[in-house]
Amino acid sequence: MSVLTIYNSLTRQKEVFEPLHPPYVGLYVCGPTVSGESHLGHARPYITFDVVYRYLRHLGYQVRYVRNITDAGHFEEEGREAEDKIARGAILEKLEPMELVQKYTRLFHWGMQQFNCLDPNIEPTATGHIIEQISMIEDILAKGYAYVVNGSVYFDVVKYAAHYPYGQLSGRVLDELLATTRELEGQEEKRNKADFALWKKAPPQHIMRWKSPWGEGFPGWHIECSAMSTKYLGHPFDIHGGGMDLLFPHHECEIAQSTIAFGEPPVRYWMHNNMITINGRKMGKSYHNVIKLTELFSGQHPLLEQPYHPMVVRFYILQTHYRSTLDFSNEALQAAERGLQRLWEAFDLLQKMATAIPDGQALAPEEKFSSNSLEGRIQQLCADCREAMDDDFNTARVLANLFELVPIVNAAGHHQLAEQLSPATIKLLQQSFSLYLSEILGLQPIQKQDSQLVEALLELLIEIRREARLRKDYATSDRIRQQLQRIGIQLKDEKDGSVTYTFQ
RNA sequence: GGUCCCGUGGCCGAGUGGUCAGGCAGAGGUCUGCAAAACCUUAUACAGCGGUUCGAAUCCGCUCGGGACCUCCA
Repeated sequence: MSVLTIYNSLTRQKEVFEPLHPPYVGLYVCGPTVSGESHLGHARPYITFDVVYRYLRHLGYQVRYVRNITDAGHFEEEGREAEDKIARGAILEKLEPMELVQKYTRLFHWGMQQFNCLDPNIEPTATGHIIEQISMIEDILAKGYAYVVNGSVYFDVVKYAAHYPYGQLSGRVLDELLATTRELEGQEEKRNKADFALWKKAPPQHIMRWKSPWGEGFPGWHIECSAMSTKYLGHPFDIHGGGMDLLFPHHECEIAQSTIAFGEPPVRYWMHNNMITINGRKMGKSYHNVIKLTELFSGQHPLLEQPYHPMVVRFYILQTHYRSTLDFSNEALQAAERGLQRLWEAFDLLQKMATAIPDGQALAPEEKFSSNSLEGRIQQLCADCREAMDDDFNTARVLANLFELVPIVNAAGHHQLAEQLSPATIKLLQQSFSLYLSEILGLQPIQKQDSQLVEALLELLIEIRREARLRKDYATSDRIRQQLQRIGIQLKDEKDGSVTYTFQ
């Protein structure tokens, strides 16, 4: 039996995963900033960590999955900036911050549902935890690692670095950060460039503001995750995940402020997924290549040749290891679309084969086959799925294994296989597909809902066509098939004389 | 400029020092009234140059190319 190993960004190596308090596991993932519509880039971390969550649960852990919603900060609705400048009265038109946040939170949830991501157990909002953030800041101030300037509070990174290791996670060296020539706005209040804001004083026009011991303002960009993860998962907790772009400064800041506040580093395993790129470039506002989820699913984007089903995107993402960059292209997604269909059709077939097995036979004793026999190979491939998942969630290898099983399944199901598979092996195949494809990787069939009505109508057409074929009236039979093809239904004459269909 | 990562066949992508990745697209075949699907067979590969080794796509060095982070960012 293999054991789960996780690549820890902090130590830059794979480590055996041992939860602090088994069977409980605390999992915190940095959630989206809901100031705009969710995009393709959001798909990667949340699908990645959905699989992490699913797999940990499968291993028997009781996971508390916390994923925040960042709804504090300075928000403007996308595309409205220019408008705002023009009309003074636009303030009336402007969405209430809460309204904006709710709108995009709902859209985000919708997107996650499309991807079949399980809900986190707790989805805390930054605005809902102002008190926790303030008290954590007070704590850091009391310990002497932060200072107040002008109604804002900054974390003293230089002092921190003198007593604690700083920059370990992101490989940063403080002196180099301080030597950076880059000039940024709003830096003048800081004692040092590397310091970061825990609390910011709100300028008069700022619409999101809360009372604090330092005046009206809003929390800094890093404190929410520390305050909320600790509140719900304690300290330290097991796994903290997020995109690689959050390594610095976000997660580095989290480590520093939590270390001061709680006296120890906050997280035991740091996990970071790599970025999605488009034509080799990271997707980002500044590159003007952001594809929103609504655009992705509808195909309404200049870079898209067609709509892509959420499951195709999920599958495509899981076909790459989460720590590799994933380049986006129409060609690759179309290949994924076909591949997923092939995988799913084999799974369907397998379900039918498995239900055809009488109950008693399914419980046949475990047989050991030599590894060079067909059944032995099947056992090996199924077992390797477990190994692959244990090897830092190598979903790509799991899928490759399942693909290798597809021809075997198809051949057996279509009676094209010389030898018969034993009921136990068929059951093993069915269980493996169900477990990995559906339960752990969270994939769902892309086939459109075939309602009973559609099914009945199709049966009728198939019956008419069958009669036509018996009369050798191929004009009629081909016409039925071609017309159905045109509306997206593919008829297939199976070897045994039956007719099956798939939706495209 | 600093830090780090990557470079696998037409495209996408796993991977370990010595044996097949896999998918999509090709090619040939079987089956079929014809299709489709399925099955079988099959070409093309590890950026370049050195080094370590009995042996390297896999380890080391250099070169070239690409990317990420250093700023909100998934």
